[in-house]
Amino acid sequence: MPEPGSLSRSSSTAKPSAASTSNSIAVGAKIRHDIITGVHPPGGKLREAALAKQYDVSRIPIREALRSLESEGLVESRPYSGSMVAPSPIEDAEDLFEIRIVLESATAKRAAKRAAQQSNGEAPDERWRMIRKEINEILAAGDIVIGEERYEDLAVLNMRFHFAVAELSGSLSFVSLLRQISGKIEWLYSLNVTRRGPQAWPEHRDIIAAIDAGQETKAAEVMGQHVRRSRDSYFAMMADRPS
Amino acid sequence: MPEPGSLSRSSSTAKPSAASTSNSIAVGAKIRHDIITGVHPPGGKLREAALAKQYDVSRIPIREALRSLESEGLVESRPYSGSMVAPSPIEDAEDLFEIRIVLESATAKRAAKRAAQQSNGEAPDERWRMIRKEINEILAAGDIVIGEERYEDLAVLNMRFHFAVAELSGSLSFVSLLRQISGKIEWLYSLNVTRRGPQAWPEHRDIIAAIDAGQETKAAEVMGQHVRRSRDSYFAMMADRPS
DNA sequence: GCTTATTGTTTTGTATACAAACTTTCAGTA
DNA sequence: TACTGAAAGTTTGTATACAAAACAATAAGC
Repeated sequence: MPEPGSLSRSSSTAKPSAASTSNSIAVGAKIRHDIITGVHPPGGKLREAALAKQYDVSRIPIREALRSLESEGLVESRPYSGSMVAPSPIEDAEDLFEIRIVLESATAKRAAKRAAQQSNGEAPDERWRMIRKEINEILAAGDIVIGEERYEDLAVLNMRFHFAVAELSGSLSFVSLLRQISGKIEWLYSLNVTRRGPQAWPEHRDIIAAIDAGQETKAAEVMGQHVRRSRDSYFAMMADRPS
Repeated sequence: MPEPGSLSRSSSTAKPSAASTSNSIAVGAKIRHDIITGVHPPGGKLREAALAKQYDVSRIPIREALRSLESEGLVESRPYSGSMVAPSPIEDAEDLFEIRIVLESATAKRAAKRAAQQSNGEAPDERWRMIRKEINEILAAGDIVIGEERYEDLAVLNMRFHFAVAELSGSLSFVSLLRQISGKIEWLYSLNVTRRGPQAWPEHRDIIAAIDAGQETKAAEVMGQHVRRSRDSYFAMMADRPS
């Protein structure tokens, strides 16, 4: 018995979840991690009693975690029938990339718009400066992680970067919508991170440059290109490995 | 004491929720309805014990319902601190409309693309025909409802129409993403349905016409215009009533 | 042999009970 | 009077126990 819960470093993920219960959050993060890393295979049944024993909590936190994962699309449930791991995100890769293209182009555009407003001194937003600073740290951390080839951490940093851009947009709605699909995006990304990661990371600086310059259209375009390249890289990878 | 749960016809909503538990679904739908109709005012605290008594169930289904509503953005929670009704969607109206513009333009575009494939006889998709037929019924039902000025039902039909278009796109990811914000959209829509509803309904036929013709670009454009008009109508309404 | 009813088992759904954490209140002090 | 601090009270978080529904296996009937 592999004891799935015990082998996951709960600190490895940046916990983008906005759930509620203290323990449920931790358990949910563990199960999410174990789904993404394949400990719980796609289509596999998730019995509440078994999970409760594995993660050493009662069924209640397990249920809450499963509800949260269900809303992220990582788990599917039917009343009185139980939960199972969602089919591999490979199935809706095309859709997910298209959603990212339209959503994230919009966030980049809005972020650039706000940047322009900032430089006009219109609104000296402290929160904006904080997030903008955090992005620099994320980018620097990514450079290091790539040098050390710690790709699992790169996947997390990549997610954090895209969330940060969404936060720059100033729209909580966009952030929370992005969060809804972040589970599947990260799942998908982790399948190709060794190939795409090092190539993709420098592109993030181009996105930020356009945002900083306040060029709305260009920011949207660069972000769209970025996601499109991720998509193409993903499908190229799939073509190479038709496993 | 107004007994909030008892005055909601649970059959009035088409239950777009994909939650799980039998009773939790019903309770969640009731609470959602009571939030949208203002029984639970924005910012109001939602105590689990009180809700349990009001809706005559235990705290467990209440909790599950609150989690579901939280993921829809209708409720906000903090660990050990409780839940409250989210601030009125008025706050993020601009964002919600922008999200709808980019998302629903994409669904309309994809639906048109699939329609073109259908007419080429490429894939005789039975499910497509079923949804397409359902749309005709929705449109007809809307005409009747407008004639009778039953605007609450129109809000539901409007939501069903936009969901149906998303389903025509063939992408479950788009549908579930739309579902995530459907609560707030419906909430927002219900504030302006008497004004916008009758005006907006005929536009739906233009959208479907473009989709049926397989004109991707036009379908996206018409859908975008449709949502933009809703947005403008909404803000015009807000300007008239600065309550 | 195949379909269908029936019962037994398993699993989820819900209620109750208890533990943990936050909030508020109220002294006490500077 | 304003502020710090602790303790009571309230509310959420979790565990256990029981009820209801789905699933599976078996047997009866055609």
